[in-house]
Amino acid sequence: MKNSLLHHPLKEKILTEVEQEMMNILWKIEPCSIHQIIENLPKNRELAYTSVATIIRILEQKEFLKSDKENKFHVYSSKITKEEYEKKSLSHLAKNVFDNKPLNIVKCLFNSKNLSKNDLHEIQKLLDENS
Amino acid sequence: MKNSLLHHPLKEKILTEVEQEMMNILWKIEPCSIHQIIENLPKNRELAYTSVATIIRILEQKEFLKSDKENKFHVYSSKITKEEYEKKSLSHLAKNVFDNKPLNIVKCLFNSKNLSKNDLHEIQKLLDENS
DNA sequence: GACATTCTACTAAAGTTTTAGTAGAATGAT
DNA sequence: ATCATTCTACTAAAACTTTAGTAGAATGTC
Repeated sequence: MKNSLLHHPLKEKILTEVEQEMMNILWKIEPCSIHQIIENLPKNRELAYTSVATIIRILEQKEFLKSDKENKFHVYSSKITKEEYEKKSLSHLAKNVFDNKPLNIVKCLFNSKNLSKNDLHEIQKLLDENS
Repeated sequence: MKNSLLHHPLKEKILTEVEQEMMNILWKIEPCSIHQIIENLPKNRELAYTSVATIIRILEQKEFLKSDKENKFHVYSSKITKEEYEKKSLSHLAKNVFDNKPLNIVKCLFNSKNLSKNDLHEIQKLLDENS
C-alpha cells in the first residue's frame, strides 16, 4: 500500500503546516494558478515552483482543492470553505486538547488576555443574539 | 545533522497526535511510569511497551516532559502544564487558521452551535468579570 | 547466586511531510 | 516550423512520525 493515508477517507483530515500555508493563500485569491500562489507568499518565503506544485498536488489528492483546465492552464480552487475548515480544526483542537469542551476554549481565551475591549463587546453581542 | 528538529529551540513546538495522546494521560496521572501510561490508554488502543517508551523518549528530547529516577525506576512528569499548552496550541491555531484574531474563534464556536445554554451562562459570567 | 522478568537504550522500518529536480508536454514568439 | 519558455507529472531525498524489536542492564525470587 503505497499511499495509505489517501485511502482512509473517514480519517479526520487536518492540514499540515505547509498545506495550511497554501490553503490560506488559496482561500484569499481562488481560483488561481501556481504562480499566483507563489506571488502571494511572503517575500522571505522562498519555495521552488515545483515544491508548491507538489504541495498543491497532495492537497488535490486529499481533496482539499480541485483543479480545472481553464482555457490554457490549470487553475485551482478549494473544495472546502475556510469557514468549514475553521470549524473542523477547532473541533479537532477541542477534542484533542480541551477535553472536548468548547467552553474551555473560551475560558482559555479570557485567561490569556488576548481579547481586546472591542472583542468583549462583540462577544456580548453574540450572547445577546443567542439567548 | 541527525535530529535537526531537536536543535531548533525557538521553533514553536506543537505536539503530534500520538504525543498529544501521551501528554493527555501524563497530565492526568503524573508523575507516572510507562506502565501506568499504558494502563490509562483506552482498551482498544494497543501499543507495545517499547512504542510508548519511544514516544516518551521523544517527548523528553523535545522537553515536553522530564524523567526522574525515583528509587527503582523512572517516573515521568510534564515540563509544561496542560494550561500552558492549551494556551500555546490555541494561539497557534489562531495564527494559522483564524487570521490571528482570537475573536474569530469565539464567533466560530457560536456559529457551530457547540455551546450549551449553560456554556452561554458561563461566558456571560466571564464577560461580567472582565468588564 | 542463578534464573526469570522487567526496564531502558538503541536500532529499525514503514509511512508522512517538506522541499525540489528532471523530462516531456504545452504554449508563445519569430 | 523552430526555438525558448512555461507548465505538469513523475521521481526523489532528507527529515519527521509512528510503531515495535533486540540487547543488555536492573530487579525480584528462590
